[in-house]
Amino acid sequence: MAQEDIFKKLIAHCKEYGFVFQSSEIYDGLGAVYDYGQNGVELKNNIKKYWWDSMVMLHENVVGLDSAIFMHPTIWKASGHVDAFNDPLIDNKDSKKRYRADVLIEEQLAKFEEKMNKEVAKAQKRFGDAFDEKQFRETNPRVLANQQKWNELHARFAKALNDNDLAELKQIIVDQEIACPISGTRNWTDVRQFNLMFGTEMGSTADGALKVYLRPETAQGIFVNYLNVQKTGRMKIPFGIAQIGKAFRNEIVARQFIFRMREFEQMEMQFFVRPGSELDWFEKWKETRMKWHRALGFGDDNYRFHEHEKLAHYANAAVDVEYKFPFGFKEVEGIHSRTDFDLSQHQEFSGKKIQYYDPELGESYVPYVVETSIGLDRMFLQIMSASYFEEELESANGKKDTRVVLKLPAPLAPVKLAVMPLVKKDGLPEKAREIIDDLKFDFNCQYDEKDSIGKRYRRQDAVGTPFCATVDHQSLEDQTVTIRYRDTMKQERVAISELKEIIASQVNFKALFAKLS
RNA sequence: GCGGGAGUAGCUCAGUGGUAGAGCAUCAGCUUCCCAAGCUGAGGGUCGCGGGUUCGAUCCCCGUUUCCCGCUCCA
Repeated sequence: MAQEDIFKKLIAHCKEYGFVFQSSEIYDGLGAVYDYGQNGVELKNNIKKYWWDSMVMLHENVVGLDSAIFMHPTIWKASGHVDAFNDPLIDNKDSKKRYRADVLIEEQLAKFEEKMNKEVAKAQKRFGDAFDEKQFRETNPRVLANQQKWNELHARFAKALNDNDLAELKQIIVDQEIACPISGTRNWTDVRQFNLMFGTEMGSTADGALKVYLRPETAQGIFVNYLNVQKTGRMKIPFGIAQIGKAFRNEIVARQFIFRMREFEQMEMQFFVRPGSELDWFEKWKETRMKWHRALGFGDDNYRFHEHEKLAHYANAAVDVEYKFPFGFKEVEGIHSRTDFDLSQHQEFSGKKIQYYDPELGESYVPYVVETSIGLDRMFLQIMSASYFEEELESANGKKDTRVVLKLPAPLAPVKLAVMPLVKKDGLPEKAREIIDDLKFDFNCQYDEKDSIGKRYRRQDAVGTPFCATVDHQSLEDQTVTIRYRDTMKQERVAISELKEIIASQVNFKALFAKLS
């Protein structure tokens, strides 16, 4: 089957079995926003637990944090998000290319400068050593003409930018007869503002309100709490702060199901280190994180590192962990060496000293940061993609059959155990309930008595339940049940009293964590 | 944002200018079965939404919204 078809089936499966629903579906939906259903929320919580415990429980120098979504607006100025996430964009209707309007105008300004410089260069050649550039620039009519154009355009451009006047920006592009470099035409759309940050107002009165943003990343909540955690937790460098939380980006194009959403959840850990040691830690965390992914057992070859060639303004090293999705290798996690950019920026913008006194060195410094940042929703999709199988089966009488099975790692499965009476009479349902009542404090259990036993097994396969226990007449006599395994479909008869231990040995995270060290 | 495709029952999809059907699923009853498809019955849709053409629109036209694909964008 084509990979794309599998992806489509996976999306349908997510809906049909209560993993993922589109937001506000009965109102036609809301673009690129999704809700997690009764099984999805369980899986998601289990993924969080796997990540959180592997960070906070297994590393004594990593602690947790849960910072608010709303933060002081200046934080986003300090982080660079206000500038970098705020672009006036314009499209050329013929070439279908999109440009930043401000960049187009700046290029036009550069053209005038170029013309002036050419005149200067020509004159310099002609006059040689006697050439007085300052005088030339002040007197040459061609240079003066261009300089005046430059001045006029620059003044107009600066005013438009300051006033955030998009119509004026468009008018400038029209007036300057700026053409698309690809199509060569001047057939432009209007200039539109694309701000990747969602904004709202805090405070009840309009004039006294503070413009606040929904955070576009969770990292800043960690940076601005660096001092609080370091001091109250008596943390010594190197140490890390982990956080799971929602982030929001008003994506221009948000697609591929839950791969790129407007509201999404991140699991981030910022690790603070001594300057100069950041690249060693970067390598160490690369390795640690890759192990974490591979421990799930979806095939080592399905993961790879993708080194960033173009680094963001804050980073001196960056790598993605990519997984082979049905639509190709895609980023699941990013590991970045963020230098001291963020803490220094906050130090500058807040006016508070954000430093660490290193007793070994006997000096204070702004720590460097190595970040691991994983998209929880992407991780969810990755696990669903990797777990979804359509198996061809042949039964004893030669009948062909297919089953859809989610081979989720047992610790992550939404339901751990389904208990079902073989038939719904003769006291079998009561016995099944009895077993659940005993085990429900340990595992998420489900009871099912509807339809044939085979059908019930398949229903559990579809949501990834690793174990089914079936109560039959023999159970009443000798206190045993048949346990049926999801992946192999094998069955064996075990004592009811053994169930707890059999399941516990498979569904706890210990086996996974053992692969991490 | 541009271009293309799609939207009919929970799911997969038929269908017709005269107000809708199948299979599966769901529910109830029968059957009592260890790998989905045995029998009987029931519920469920203002055919994405809005407007237009028409005596009449699920069907034709326009707009809009959502999803998919390509481009674009992407800390």
